[in-house]
Amino acid sequence: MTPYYFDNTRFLVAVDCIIFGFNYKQLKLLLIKRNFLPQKGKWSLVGGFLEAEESLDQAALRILNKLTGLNDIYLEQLYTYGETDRDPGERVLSTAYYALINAENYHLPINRESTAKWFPIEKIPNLIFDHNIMVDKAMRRLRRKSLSQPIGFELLPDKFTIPQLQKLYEAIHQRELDKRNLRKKILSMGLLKKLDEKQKTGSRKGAFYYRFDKDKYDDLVSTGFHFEI
Amino acid sequence: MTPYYFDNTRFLVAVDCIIFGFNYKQLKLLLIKRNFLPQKGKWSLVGGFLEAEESLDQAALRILNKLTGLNDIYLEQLYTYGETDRDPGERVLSTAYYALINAENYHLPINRESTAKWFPIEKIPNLIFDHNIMVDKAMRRLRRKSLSQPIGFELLPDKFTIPQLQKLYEAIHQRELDKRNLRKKILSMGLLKKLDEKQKTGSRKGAFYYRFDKDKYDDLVSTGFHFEI
DNA sequence: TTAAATAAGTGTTGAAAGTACACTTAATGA
DNA sequence: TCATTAAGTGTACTTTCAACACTTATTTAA
Repeated sequence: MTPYYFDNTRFLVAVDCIIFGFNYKQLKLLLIKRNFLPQKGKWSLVGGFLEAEESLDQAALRILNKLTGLNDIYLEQLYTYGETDRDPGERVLSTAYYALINAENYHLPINRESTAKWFPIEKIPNLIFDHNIMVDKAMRRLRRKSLSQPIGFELLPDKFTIPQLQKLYEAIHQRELDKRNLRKKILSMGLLKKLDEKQKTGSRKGAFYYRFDKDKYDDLVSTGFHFEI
Repeated sequence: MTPYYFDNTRFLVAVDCIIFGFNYKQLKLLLIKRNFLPQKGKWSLVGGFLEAEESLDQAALRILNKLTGLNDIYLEQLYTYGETDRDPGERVLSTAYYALINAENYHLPINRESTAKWFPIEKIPNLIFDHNIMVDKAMRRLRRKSLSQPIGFELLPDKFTIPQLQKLYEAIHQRELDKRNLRKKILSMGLLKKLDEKQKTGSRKGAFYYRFDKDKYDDLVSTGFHFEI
């Protein structure tokens, strides 16, 4: 490796993950109780340091995988926090990612090295450093993006009902939606395949399951279609 | 400084700037001919290394100021590029920012240490590393954001005419707009103050100047208003 | 002085999308 | 078989969007 730039300062780089989950009622965040200094014992986002031979995306995946054991997680870079004093221990840059864990994996066996817990998004505790700011930004990004991209489905299992989808959007946007209007809009895009199967818990009548048709979505996008809810 | 994290790898961090300008006809990007290795002689975004005692935002401002002499530039972080091999010289992370230079400052005396040139956005040359990818992302961000935030005004001088504003939006979105519909929409928000003065070049009749009312905008935003064009 | 040229400026109409709203249906279990 | 529960459905009104062509103010050249 040719040392073109050798006299420039080098920095510690962390990756922190805002992990969203959904239990069919509330939108939640997975936080851990920090078991090392500084600020040991406080709640924090899941994070870790970038290592020499991995990209930022790989680091975020590694960190998520270590905590949850999952590999196919929706993950998107959010922002990089570069204030000089954001970590009181030492200067550390942090690239934040947000992750969407689908509801099937909500009750996953969490890695036991750290104490992890799901918090409803309306009840996020005080977190270390600038982590509350990161959470706010992730929330806003999720709100905005859920309206113009089909990322909501990443929080639902493969098969889901329309009432579940509605609860999800209500949880993300924290307001009630009209079920007729939502159903009309989402079905009119033709991106949901109705299954023959009904969900039999939670109501007498039962609600039909649907599946998001990713292939059809990709087709439509390539012809200029724009998801909009 | 307490060395909590001293055995983690440290990284070079660059800041690269996608600088947009507008000459009342086309949207442009300011690029420089790189005068150092690697890839000396190729066109590149303006960039530099993050220094020990500055934040990422400060680094971006410093880099822009050095090139243009300007201080009050609209600047927004875009994305951080962290692939291990993105810089063939050595591993370098890069946080990209995009900047909007208002048309008054379009003909600024550019710093002479490097050769800088404005390129129309439809004619961006091959750039070093992943810089073309950064430009694409900045373009998409500018397109999206110009529709939901009043950032277009950052590319115009303090006083501007409606036809100029229209040309700007047409340049950003690369399609023609209906002047009656645009005028109706923008004026209906009540955010433009009409001045008594007319622009006398460019047409016989002359077009009235307007000014964006930032105070009014901030007021409206605090009452839930959402800019939309 | 008058006429030609130029870009600025203005309203309306029809189509589409958004929003508000209440009853019927399928299934279970008491 | 009746009561209960949540799922599922349609319509009318309002607002927004999109398409479209003529008039006006001013300059310059005949």
